[in-house]
Amino acid sequence: MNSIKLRFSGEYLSSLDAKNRVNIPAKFRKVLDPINDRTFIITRGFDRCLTLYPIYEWSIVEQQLASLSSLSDRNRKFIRSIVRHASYVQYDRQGRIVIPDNLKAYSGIDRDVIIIGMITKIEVWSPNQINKCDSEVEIDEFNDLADDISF
Amino acid sequence: MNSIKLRFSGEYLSSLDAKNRVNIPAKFRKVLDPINDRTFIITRGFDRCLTLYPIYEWSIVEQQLASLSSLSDRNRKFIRSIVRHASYVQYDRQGRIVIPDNLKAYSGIDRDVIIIGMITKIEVWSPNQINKCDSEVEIDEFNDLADDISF
DNA sequence: TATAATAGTGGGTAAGTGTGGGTTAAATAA
DNA sequence: TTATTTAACCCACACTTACCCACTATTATA
Repeated sequence: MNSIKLRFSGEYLSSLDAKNRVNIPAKFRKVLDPINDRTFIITRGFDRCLTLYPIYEWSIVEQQLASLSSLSDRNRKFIRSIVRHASYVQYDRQGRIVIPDNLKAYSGIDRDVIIIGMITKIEVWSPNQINKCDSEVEIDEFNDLADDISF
Repeated sequence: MNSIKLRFSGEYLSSLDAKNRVNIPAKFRKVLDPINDRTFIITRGFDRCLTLYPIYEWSIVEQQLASLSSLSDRNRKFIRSIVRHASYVQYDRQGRIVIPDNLKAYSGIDRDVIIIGMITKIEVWSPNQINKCDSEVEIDEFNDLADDISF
């Protein structure tokens, strides 16, 4: 059985409930390799959003971080800034995870969220923040990138 | 039997039904490699249409996108702008896929559609949009392309 | 042209998904 | 220890989606 591996993609509207839970879209759950045991690392995104890494993907990130020399001041700060805010979350039998308070605050999420599949990881946005981020995009900005990729 | 691989070509008129389903023309289904498991990625076209990639074709695009470093602000935005609007669709036993609401809106599709084979992928247009696009084509526009392609 | 086979369309049903909330277990503090 | 709070787990309902059956239309074949 050599089937093609599916990844995270697409966009979903959802919202936190009274217990700060969000639903992980079923399509994402289906694509998630069982090796991850329904578990993600949730952490600050590089943008003002939250990023969910399947734990296997996170192990690769950790490996790369570990390869950076701790002699460099910049490296230490970089590593710290990432790992500090990372925590494990496992989704329940209904497919929901709990968003930790500090990350909720960081991302500016109130109730509504936009969930975006980003191939190997998942992003969770507040609608306000992603609109702000979108509006910064210049139309021609990607031309040279697009030239490198064969669509 | 090692014959030459057939690709998508030709044009078909069709329409969405009450459940937003469209029929994938039988000729396209026959040409689709079984490795794709009856599955496409449906996403925004570069024009105001929808593009269907067989998942194998799309996996190549994804691989290239995944190779871009997420540390770059521009890369992240680029990846996001693409995969955000992409989702998996598998056609049912009658050969139909469901068009997601957001993509239906983007393409301006109401009921009638025009389906066009584009060699490795498939485009789905609203009749209005494709007429508009056609009328913008200048006759001489393709002259310099002739240098690149040997007919 | 008649007949069979394939393709396309409509719609009903059952399974899957998302959401709210309740109950139990665990952790923390008095 | 006991009281109080917090978090994990599970149940139940409403809704959506995928799947299947049946009918019609079209194409191919004799």
